[in-house]
Amino acid sequence: MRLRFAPSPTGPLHIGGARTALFNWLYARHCGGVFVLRIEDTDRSRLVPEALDDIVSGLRWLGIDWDEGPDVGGPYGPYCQSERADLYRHWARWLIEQGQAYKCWCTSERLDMLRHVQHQEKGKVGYDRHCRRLDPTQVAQLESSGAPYVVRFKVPASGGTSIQDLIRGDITFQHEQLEDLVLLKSDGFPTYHLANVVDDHFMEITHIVRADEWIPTAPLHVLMYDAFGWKRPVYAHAPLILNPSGKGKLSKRTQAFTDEGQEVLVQLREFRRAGYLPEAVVNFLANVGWAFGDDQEVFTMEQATPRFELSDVNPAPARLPYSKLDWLNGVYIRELEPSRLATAAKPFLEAAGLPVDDGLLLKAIPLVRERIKTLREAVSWLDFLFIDQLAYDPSLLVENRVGPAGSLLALTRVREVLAALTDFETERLEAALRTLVADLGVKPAQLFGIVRVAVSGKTVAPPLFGTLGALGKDRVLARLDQAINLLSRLVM
RNA sequence: GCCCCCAUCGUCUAGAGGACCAGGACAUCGGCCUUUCAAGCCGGUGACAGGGGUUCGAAUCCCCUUGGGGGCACCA
Repeated sequence: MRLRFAPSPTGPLHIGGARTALFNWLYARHCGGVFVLRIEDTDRSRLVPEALDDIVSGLRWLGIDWDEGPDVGGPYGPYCQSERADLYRHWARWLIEQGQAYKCWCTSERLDMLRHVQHQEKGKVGYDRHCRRLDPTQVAQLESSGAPYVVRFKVPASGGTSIQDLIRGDITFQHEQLEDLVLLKSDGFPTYHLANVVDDHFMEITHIVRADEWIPTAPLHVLMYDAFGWKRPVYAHAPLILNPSGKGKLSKRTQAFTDEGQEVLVQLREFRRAGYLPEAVVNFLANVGWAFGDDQEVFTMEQATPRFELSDVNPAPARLPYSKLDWLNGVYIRELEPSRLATAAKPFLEAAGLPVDDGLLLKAIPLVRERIKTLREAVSWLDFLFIDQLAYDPSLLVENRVGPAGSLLALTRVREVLAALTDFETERLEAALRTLVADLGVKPAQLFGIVRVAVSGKTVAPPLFGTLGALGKDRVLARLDQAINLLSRLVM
């Protein structure tokens, strides 16, 4: 078994592309087969130089590796189509010699006009096969004129073709509905159709797993294999990923946020930047269109590999359950060792402009590990640790029931109690403050709330005693002083 | 317009004729726990698009309707 993922480097890797790559990879590994990365860069006008790197690094990030590809080589190379141009030209010529393809001199103006007329007449649209009917003299004349031409495939006039699809069963098409598609463009480069078939044949690809949108051209591809006398591959057209609204395939910013408030991410790198872990993203993707079984939602790719069958893939198009990704990412974050989580979160804190202290971060990470769903969220939970001068609304220091004066008194007492402590260890801090709660006759939540604001500048923050311990005596006392200062001004 | 694909809770899915008055997960809503927020635990609401067949029996098979999606480029 040999499978391939064949992206076109026209932009950053789309999440749908990543899912297609994953299904290919999963099945290749399941079979103990070979997984190939091939770059379909035959469209020179849409080529984006940075795209290849984005695709390669994106797949690597997800944990998808390939046995053959542009960067690792292999016995069936080269793996970039732009380097195989001669091959396509050769086989296009061969098809013409066999009478299975023909040169077409129709201009794009004529084609546009044709489409326009067909559209108005509400009839069948498509090339009218004008050049297929040219007689030898006309062909000779046009050839000697040096006018640019394309090569088109001759679709059999009648009959039908079925393609074998592991996900949907056989799909049959009538030849009258098919078009004489372009094989070779006038710039001498092949179209997807030609390059794809030629490469898949010579790279001995046995299973083609690609998106649903390719179904309409699949019979044409199969007909080409037949024309070449090559063995047809087996297809598996994976379901499309839809926009959160369910309208149209997932595309850039039809909608910036889902109804539940998650950001609509489209490119794989956006998921990475948003602070999702690769294990979570890949697990998430595997759950769309496929199910692990046994009601199990959380699993590694190693666990999924023996169970993955293309015939089990659900053919229905789906939207991405972004809220489930948040949950799943939280699951993986909670499973991460504190040191590894600290390492993963650090770039996000630094990107927010915070001067990160590794020791302090490591102390604080266990406090937020079960509170964050993405690495990026670590920023809003921990920023106060790395800032010297806290800026917050002083009125937050006033506990409603306790009142301004009471709150000020409480803070003063807290300062005294903590200043007397030599050991700033979590249990000690808690014991000391709970004793103070009893002495002051307030509720724990009331006192702790005031201290929380004084120390973090926030009403929602990591657990208080651990935070005090992480911050250390000097910084805690300094913040209490600042709070007392602010509050006394407020009281007066 | 033509061709093709698809159709189970809000969402992702399990279900391949009887084990289904349809299971799980996320989300949501209650409750417990609790120093805030989470996490965790317990519980609730919630779906076979509609209509015809086939069959003793249909979410599962067939047909039609409806709805959604894809394609109809010298793009992939």
